[in-house]
Amino acid sequence: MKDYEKILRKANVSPSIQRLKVVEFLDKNRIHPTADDIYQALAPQIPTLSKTTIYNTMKIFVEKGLVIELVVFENEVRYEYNIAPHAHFKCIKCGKILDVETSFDYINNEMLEGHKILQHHINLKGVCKKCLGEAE
Amino acid sequence: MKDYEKILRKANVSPSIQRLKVVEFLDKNRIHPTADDIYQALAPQIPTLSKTTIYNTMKIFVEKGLVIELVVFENEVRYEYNIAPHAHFKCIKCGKILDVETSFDYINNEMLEGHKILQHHINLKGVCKKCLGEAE
DNA sequence: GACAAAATTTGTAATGATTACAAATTTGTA
DNA sequence: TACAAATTTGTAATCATTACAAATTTTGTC
Repeated sequence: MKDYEKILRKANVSPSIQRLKVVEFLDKNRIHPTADDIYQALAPQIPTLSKTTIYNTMKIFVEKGLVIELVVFENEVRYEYNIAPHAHFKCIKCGKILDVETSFDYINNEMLEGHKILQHHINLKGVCKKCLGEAE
Repeated sequence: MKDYEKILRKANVSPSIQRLKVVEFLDKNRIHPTADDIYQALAPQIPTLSKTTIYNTMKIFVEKGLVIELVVFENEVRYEYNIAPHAHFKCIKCGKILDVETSFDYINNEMLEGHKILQHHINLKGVCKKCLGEAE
């Protein structure tokens, strides 16, 4: 059995009961859960559990690099007129989203065999040329 | 000057004043706007404009293929324990998200030169093998 | 051009994820 | 044990989006 306390301590996260249960759940259930999924799963084990605790915990886990946030498709929708396939680069400084041409070679992947791909999105995040220049 | 009415009719969208203004705005302002951005931009020109109309309009535009929805990063957050870089495939039937190995060759792109990439996300959307089988 | 039916727009209220915040509890340590 | 700091909890607030019914506009027909 894994020592989740050691894992948390190594990541510089104090191991509360709630946090231990969350990291154990994440490790044993690779289901890309939402915060609510985690809450629903753990509430029976921790009767006093608050959903805010899940949000707090996940925020810390992300900060400490224990988990990464997944991008999903249905939210904070933006629109664009450009129909041609391309990737998007979002600058975390100025917030601008730049269009980027891409090759889509990655699609030839044996893990995708049998699945029917209707859409693909490539999202890059970082600091754009302009903001890098201004930061100096 | 472009004939936006013709563009809408060709897409099988009745050209109301609001829809004409929206498509013109999208064509002339390639800024990846949110619904609210569009609303804020057009409200001065159309004093009675309602935000619901923007949402209605964008829904139709997406359905008719005039625009595509952009994926952005900060919403409907999900978490996963797997830190290794990989793509995600979401099945629109069963809702499951599958991890997919990818090559990241697309990153070698001259348009990205000078930008600092901190994160990248690849999202595929479609129908998974299992759901394809059950649909038969 | 007038008119009725159909489509569209509007405004308000509801929903659902997430965050803010202050009070209560727990933990770490002297 | 005792106290300060960290964590958890619960409630209220926020924000994007949707639901829905009433008002308005558009369309097709005469």
